[in-house]
Amino acid sequence: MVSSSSARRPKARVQHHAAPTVDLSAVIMAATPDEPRVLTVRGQPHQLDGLPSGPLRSEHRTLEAGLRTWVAEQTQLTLGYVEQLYTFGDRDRAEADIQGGGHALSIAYLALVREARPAGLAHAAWQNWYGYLPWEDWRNGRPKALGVIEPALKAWARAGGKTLRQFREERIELTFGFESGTWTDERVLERYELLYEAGLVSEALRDAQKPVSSKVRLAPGQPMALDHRRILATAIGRLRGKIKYRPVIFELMPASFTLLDLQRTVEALSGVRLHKQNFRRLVEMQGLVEETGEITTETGGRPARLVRFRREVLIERPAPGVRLPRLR
Amino acid sequence: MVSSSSARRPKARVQHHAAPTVDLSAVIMAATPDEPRVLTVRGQPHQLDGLPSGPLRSEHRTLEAGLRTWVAEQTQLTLGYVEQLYTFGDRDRAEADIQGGGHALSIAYLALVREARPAGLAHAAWQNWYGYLPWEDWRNGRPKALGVIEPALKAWARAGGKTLRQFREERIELTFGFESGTWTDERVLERYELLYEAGLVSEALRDAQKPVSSKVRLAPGQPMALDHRRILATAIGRLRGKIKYRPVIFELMPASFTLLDLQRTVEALSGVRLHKQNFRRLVEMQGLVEETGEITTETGGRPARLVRFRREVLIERPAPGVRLPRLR
DNA sequence: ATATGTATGCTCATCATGAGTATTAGAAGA
DNA sequence: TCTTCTAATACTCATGATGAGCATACATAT
Repeated sequence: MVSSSSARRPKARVQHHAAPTVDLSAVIMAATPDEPRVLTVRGQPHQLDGLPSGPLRSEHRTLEAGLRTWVAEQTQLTLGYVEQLYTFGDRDRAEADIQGGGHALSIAYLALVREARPAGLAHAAWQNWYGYLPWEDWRNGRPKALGVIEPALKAWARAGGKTLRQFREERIELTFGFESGTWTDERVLERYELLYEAGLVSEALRDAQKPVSSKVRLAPGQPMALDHRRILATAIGRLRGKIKYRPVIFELMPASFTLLDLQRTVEALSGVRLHKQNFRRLVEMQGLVEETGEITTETGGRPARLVRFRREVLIERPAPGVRLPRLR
Repeated sequence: MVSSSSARRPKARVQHHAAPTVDLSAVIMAATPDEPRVLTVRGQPHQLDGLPSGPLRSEHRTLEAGLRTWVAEQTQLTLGYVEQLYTFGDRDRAEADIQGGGHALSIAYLALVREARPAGLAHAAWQNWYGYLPWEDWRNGRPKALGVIEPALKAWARAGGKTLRQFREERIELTFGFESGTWTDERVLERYELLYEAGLVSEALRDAQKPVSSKVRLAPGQPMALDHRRILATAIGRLRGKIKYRPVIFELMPASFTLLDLQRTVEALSGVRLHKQNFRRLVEMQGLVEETGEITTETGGRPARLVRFRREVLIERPAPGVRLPRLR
């Protein structure tokens, strides 16, 4: 468009033009009733886990096609549900080893699959999300990681001046809800970013090129390569939000399952416990599933019906959660 | 990550490496009670309107900062609310005149501003959205554009074989709701993409390098440069979705306004009419506004109270529209 | 004074949601 | 066989949120 008017821009003269590199990264998720998983590969840099990814190539017709190609090649997985997540490109994150200091763009995608053993590249494996973000799992009560996080964040807030302090405190309260006790499961990225800014995750110190201080000892959660933990946080937040208004969980479920399986899986993803009876009512009212006619006794107690997803709902439900009082 | 294992990829040998170009584009929106607007610039290519945009430069610390810099330079506007929308990069859309057929990436952002006269670059001006997407405005009844679209889409569906036909018909029904009469205001992008695939918008013919056929005569809505109409559709869909659970409308409103102003503005954006009393109840119940104490007689009928946005709600409302029956 | 065109107040039936209580059906152990 | 466990299912109930309207209050134009 207008960009050709470079005559007006003195700085443009520099012409470093360190062309940005563009990577496609995939957050591939799967889940069992008790564990949400993400597929990671172990790479050279510091032996940290990372996400499957590869550079965008001109052969790729579309970005998504390029991503699928990379994933198929690296893990032998054929992705079903895929959606674009976000494009990351901050210069000073991700310890980019770009020559001229150009941008290292990373276009991240979220993919949901029914778990299968990954092949292709040797070092790919499924990992529990919460190994990277332990404070996100409230299924068994308040995560212990918060025992470290809460005081550290509060100290960080106090370290600023009056205005800054109040600003930080509000932000901490909004994302972690220490005082009010309100935990909003979707704010995963906001929480991670806050921890990053407060220097409480090791990536922050790495990017700032500070020596590994004593703080790092306390840093909760396993770090990941580059800014992959941030990407993971983005993906989890997006997924947690989405299961509330779109039947995406079914992309993760086997062909048939019990209602408790379904509930446990949702709990694993959202990191909170749900009210059983009401969960079932919700699922049945919305017509999300139908009985297969079979029954399983493997649940421990009274045998449970097996159900399957009703594909029709994808066509049915018109507007999910409209909040506007429409006319007519 | 794994991408360094290029030994396994024979194709990589080609090394065309036609480095992708990366543009930052902005969909800058404003609104009055009767018209939703977008800021466009008129460019050389075929004299079509386009979005303000510029190439990512290595000086830009973050992508968003780069975008703000471009917009400030091109339009003299200082953006407030900004969020990343989507990254577009299909090779065959947007008549990219890239040398080696590399990707022309475009990282699109949505920005909301209170309308002000743009300056800087000469040709920037505010335009009514619906000039580009006339079928999206149902405020005064069924848009006339659908008179052309409905039969054309149905003919397109019939043109396929049995399976394809049914698939297309379902998709048409889901997005346009001709039979059921259910219009989902947020599906803006899906509708545009459907029209594109059906060859009913002129960009489709341009990208396919087909001569301007008779169909184009019928093509509803003014076209835009490159794939900017698609980006606009994405932005509108996102905004329509967002106003339902985040108080973003206030980014577009003046300091004080009447409840009817607010309602009309929301209607302008969402393209549908709302129930007045219930709209007010919703707004007041949620504590979104507070009275300024002033009254205006400029409304025509009974004088209206002037209200302003209550900034506190940004901190208050914890979870917007949670749909899961949480425990405790 | 009357007609018009909002702005605001209130009512009401219906539906969705949060929290429980009660009952039922297999499996494993006493 | 009789308990005891562990779930699966069935229902209840109070509260809130929503969709649709009716009625009344204030201005300006005729």
